[in-house]
Amino acid sequence: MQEIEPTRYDFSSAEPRWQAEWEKAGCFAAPDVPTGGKPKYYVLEMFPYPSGKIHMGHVRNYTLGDVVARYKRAKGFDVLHPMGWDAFGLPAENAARENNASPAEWTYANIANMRAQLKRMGFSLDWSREFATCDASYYGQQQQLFLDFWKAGLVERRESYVNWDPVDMTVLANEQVIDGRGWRSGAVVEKKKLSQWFLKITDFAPDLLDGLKTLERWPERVKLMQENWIGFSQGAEVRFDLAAPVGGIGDVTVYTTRPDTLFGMSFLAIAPEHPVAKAVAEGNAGAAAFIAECASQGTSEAAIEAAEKKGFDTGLEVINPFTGERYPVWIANFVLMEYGTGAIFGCPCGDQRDLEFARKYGLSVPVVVAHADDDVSEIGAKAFDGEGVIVNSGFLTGLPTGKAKEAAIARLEELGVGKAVTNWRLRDWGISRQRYWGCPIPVIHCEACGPQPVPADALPVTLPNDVSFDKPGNPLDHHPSWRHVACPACGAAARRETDTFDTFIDSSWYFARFTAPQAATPTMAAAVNHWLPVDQYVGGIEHAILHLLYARFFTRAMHKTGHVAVDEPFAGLFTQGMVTHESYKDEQGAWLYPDEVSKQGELAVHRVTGKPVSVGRVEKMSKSKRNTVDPTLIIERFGADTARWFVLSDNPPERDVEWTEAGVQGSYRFVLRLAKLVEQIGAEGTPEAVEIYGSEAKKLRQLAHRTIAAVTEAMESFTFNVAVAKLYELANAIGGLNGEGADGRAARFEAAEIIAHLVAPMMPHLAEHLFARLCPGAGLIAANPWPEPDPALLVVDEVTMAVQVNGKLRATMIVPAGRGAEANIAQAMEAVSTLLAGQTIVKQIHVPDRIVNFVVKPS
RNA sequence: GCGGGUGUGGCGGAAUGGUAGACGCACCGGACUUAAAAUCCGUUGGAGCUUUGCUCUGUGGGGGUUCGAGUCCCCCCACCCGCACCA
Repeated sequence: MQEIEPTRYDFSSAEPRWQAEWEKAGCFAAPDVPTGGKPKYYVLEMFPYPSGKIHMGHVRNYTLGDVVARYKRAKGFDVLHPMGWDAFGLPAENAARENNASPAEWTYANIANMRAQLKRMGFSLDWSREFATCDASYYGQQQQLFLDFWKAGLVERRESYVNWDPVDMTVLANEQVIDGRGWRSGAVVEKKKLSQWFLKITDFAPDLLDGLKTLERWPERVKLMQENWIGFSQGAEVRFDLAAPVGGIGDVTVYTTRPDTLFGMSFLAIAPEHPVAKAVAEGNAGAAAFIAECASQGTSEAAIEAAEKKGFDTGLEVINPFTGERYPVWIANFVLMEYGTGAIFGCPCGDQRDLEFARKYGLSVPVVVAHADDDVSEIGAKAFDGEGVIVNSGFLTGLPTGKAKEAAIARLEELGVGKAVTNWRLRDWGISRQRYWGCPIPVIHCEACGPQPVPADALPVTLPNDVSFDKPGNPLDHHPSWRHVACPACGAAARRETDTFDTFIDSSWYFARFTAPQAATPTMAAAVNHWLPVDQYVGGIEHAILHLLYARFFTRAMHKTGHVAVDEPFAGLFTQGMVTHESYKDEQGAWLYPDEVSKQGELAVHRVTGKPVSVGRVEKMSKSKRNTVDPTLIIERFGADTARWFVLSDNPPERDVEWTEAGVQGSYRFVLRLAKLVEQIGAEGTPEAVEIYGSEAKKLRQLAHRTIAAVTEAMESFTFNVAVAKLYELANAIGGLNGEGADGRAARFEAAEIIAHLVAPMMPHLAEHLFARLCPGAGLIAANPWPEPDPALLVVDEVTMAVQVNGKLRATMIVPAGRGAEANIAQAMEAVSTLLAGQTIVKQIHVPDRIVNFVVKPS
């Protein structure tokens, strides 16, 4: 007969049981407007894109947030912890094209699947607030926000460049441009100008920069990245007259941060899209060809900057207002039309990029800046862009660079050819997307009246479901009836805007909507102003700039239009590292999921076809590269608590982690070991009160209370891996104490109860199981307060001190804590007496409770 | 290219300028078992030696500050993230 282990913890029945108990007790539901008077705490993780399955990145992200939410709840806060879906985006359209699926059906099916998986993880979420950004009840309110922004002057329509695939007749995302070609058609991508909607984020540039200073609980590096992105710079605009006008243009204005180096000019360079470049191209086939070549570079800044620096000499010349000399005008592929004025003056001695350009095309390299101490008269392979003294520069010669800037600007203004200018790298936010699966832009174009807002009573403008992806381009353009509508102003036949919003808009205000997801307006004042800002936001570092900056901007715009009362949406931010994994491609170069791949030693083959698979590098898990791992298998085999414990224990949360299955077994062993340990202790019954503890029992009590302090500290500082280590130590110590006396039993019981509380944020199901065994009738641990350490038990009475000679460890000694220098030095001297023999002590260093160091030399 | 980060045993990592390697994984040894699994106990950075222990060495590389550096400063290398239409 098979023997059954009676004490083995069965997660597969326990976890759903406790999830049901929490739901029954309503532990995690928060009201829109709480009245209990408790302090509020809003915990939010970046909501997921419903790709269909949760992956380890989600498990990590939501476990981190859940630890905070459960901990804060135990610390007596009203916690808001919602969940929803960032549900618009390209993958649904791709799925529609590939599998002939409806984007809406595909998306909602994915959501249903992922919701079940998240619920199985036991997160303390308030599911009553759930929404998807593709719900008309959400994006309709978003359309309302857009119209309010428009009224407030934050919306503009203007032209900008996109990646155009001339074969598929469609706009491509940067990630769809591979080596300058369309991912599907393989056609060379062109830059094309389209009329698009923009949000005027630059109106808030100074405020977005200043606001960073108030974000004390944001990582410094994220603030620094945002600061650089906003890119405040002070410089000058300088007008250069053309020696001969071209196409009716008589001058070119450049933006420069280095007006002090104007005497070091070697050439003037303009962007390929610059009006002068276009004028030149009219009568110059070479110029036209060069501009066309640049147009195939793609629109991304990375592509432009990483491309080989190339130029085309237009044959035009400009006159430098300071030197009176003539300089050649080049069209250069690294000059950006979007930044500054789309034209620069090249000063090779002070700018590395200019220097490389000058060397490549044999242009002059005048030296105008010298290091403070020595005067360098020749420039080698490196430009000098630091502070120095201006040389060979007429009236600026001899001035330090800072003063020279001021003097140069003053002279430019005097001559009427330039002025000081503040410039921002930040550009306005282009929000038009020529795509179907997004929020329709609520605008009607009328030939007579121009673009008109959709009237409030006609909102939401909903996406039609009966669309076809047979033809290339945006299905909204091909829909037989959707776009035909009467002009709200004059009633004439007009057409709907068929572009949809950038999906970054969807994620720019969802945190506000969560506070009152049913409200008939975008936000409800009492709720949104109670809960915002989010106290702890948790998400990937890959969102450090765009998503977080857009959300900060949106909050300001919503403040301006009366929808919220704050400017900063996220008071605290934690950026977790990414989960990485090997990536796989088949012979055709298509990405494969890890579970499609079978590895036999070094060789990898396709599980079904048996064809060879190339193993790529370890990189960020992403749906586009399909190198994701399905955590449901882990949950089935080991349970949610094991999965949660593992993602917390293996790595500091801010660091990247490579997912491997090794170690999960270890976490599972700990779950079983803890359950067994507490089972034994519970079986001993509630211990009697004890007055005097023996030294072993006292040591365990001290460790247990030190562990409370250490785990509490780890909770506050997001070092959950350290908390895990401390809990292992405590569990080992409880198991190690085999004292049979009443004091031993009492200490063990107390420590077991403490450990149940301390693991609760991380392994909530097991914690309930342990707590119910130890303290039946005390309710759910999810509804119990966090333990407080007894200060008397935190006092340390003995310490181990290091004894060093000349900084090298030679001995250790156990001494009473807090003992003075004299006694410690005397004992240390004794401990290393043989090493001190024949030496003269030059210096003694005593650090209380830590170290004694003798600095010696031979006598 | 520009901006931001990371680098410590076989692996993940710990360490207010003060005993580097806590804790976990893996490995090895032992106990239990007819056997295996599970469980429990113990060892483990490297090199060397006269091996109950001792010495040297060691935190990506090279310099520096300090009585003392994984930690602070300078230079370099490798890898990762972002770069505005992936989310």
